[in-house]
Amino acid sequence: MIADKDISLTFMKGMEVLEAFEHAAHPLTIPELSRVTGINRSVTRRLVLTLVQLGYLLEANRAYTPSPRVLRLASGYLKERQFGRTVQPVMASYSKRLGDAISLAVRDGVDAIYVAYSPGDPALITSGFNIGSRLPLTATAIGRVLLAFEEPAEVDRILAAPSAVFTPATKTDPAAILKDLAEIRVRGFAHVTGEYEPGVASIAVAVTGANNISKAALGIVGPAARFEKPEICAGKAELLAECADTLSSFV
Amino acid sequence: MIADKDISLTFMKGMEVLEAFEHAAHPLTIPELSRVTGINRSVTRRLVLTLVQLGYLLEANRAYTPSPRVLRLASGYLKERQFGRTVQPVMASYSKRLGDAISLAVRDGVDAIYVAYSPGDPALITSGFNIGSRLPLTATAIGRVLLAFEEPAEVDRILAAPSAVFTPATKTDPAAILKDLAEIRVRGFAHVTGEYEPGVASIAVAVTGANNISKAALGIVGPAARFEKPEICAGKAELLAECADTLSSFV
DNA sequence: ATAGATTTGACCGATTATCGAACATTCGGT
DNA sequence: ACCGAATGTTCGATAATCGGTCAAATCTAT
Repeated sequence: MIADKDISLTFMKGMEVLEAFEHAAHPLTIPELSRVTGINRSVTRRLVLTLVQLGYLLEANRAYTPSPRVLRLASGYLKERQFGRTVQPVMASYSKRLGDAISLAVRDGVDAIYVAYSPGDPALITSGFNIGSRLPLTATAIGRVLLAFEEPAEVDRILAAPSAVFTPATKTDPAAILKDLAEIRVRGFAHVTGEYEPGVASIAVAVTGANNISKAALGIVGPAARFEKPEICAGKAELLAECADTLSSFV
Repeated sequence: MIADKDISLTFMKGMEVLEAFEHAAHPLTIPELSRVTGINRSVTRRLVLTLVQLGYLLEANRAYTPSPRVLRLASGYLKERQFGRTVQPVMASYSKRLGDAISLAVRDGVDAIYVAYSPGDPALITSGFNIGSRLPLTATAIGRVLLAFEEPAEVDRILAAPSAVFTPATKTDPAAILKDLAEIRVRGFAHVTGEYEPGVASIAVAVTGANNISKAALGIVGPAARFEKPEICAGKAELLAECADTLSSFV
């Protein structure tokens, strides 16, 4: 654990302000930010003006929006792992073969977070998620795969927290989820239907490292009807697994 | 201008530390970060530990790497503009028709910064850039389009700064670049060959707003040989322009 | 259109978190 | 095993931050 003495409070508050824009669907004013973050209005103002000065926020009519500069911060992560050069081409190749858009996600706390995306057939409707989007670990195929190959102690800790309910189909009983995770380990892929959005199904496989801990997960999403036949699912899962295998040396 | 009084120095330094990872190709230690940023070692340590505590950095063997959490910061920008739902599908459709990977970039200071990417034919080699990657405005087609439809005063300011040289073909004379920008405005697209990487050519068009100021640029990159014939370039530019037109209502 | 109420912006002295020099520890080479 | 260099940690002086308070702007109701 890191000692309180070694934490910069001002910096922490500043990051809280910047984080507040993650879920904002419209420009935020200083008072709004102050309310959302719980930080004193004057302090929020200082931090917001600092972000404007640094170029991370743009001001328009007393409201603030993130500028494209925030993407720079993401590029450090993406560049170090050479996503552009190594991961994207592999995903593009398999998304073409599958016809479905493929997403790559890793675990970030109690969420799955999208780190790469490769569109499939343009005619199909797309999920609307982008890089950095977060999904609940428990109610999606991609999240459940990440859990299935996570350390058991960590899984217990995550399942101990009350999980959110998104649809009538959402599984919340830890025992039921653990059973599903065991099945996923045996079968090699996860198939979740309508637990996050009604009528939407997803299939996902793990991108495992040397130690059998999943480093990432690879998944496809679509209308439940597309993934009804078991042989279709198995076929897609097989291709995904092949893709995951190729990626395992990079991610 | 924002008064010095309204800037939080600690927060600014913290962001400097986080930014330092943008160009890092490997995990950085605290002393390294201190040297790169010019911030006192003890202070750097506090800021780094704060970032670890917040989950933005991961520690391994006294060196620090960005965690996927940094992508959250990017998602605020991408989500507000509905990239996942609106921009990606359009780009995917046109990248399929073109066969080339399409990149969408906006201006961020003196750089063009990638905000979206849609892979083309998987058989072709890919550029290796990802979301958040930066390119010089002057030496690439996508950058020059952004300049061509930028306010003249702003262009002069940007060209006044000495521009970097990347290859023997890199144009540096402001007058020559201004002439090229005028041509781009007439022709409707930019075509730059080998000024950033030898043997690599790029074609780009503007995604313009109501006021004829370019909000973004759309471009394709490939081996110079692919874009030699003028009729090929014109054809690709025409499709790109159609794509840009569709995007103009979103971006 | 006006007045009152409410929200938002800005200032500035007290307080406290921050800074960085100095000290402790670890690492790497011989 | 020793020494020198590089890195990690501590702690009091100091300067930056905090947030209460006041001013300005905006909104609402009559």
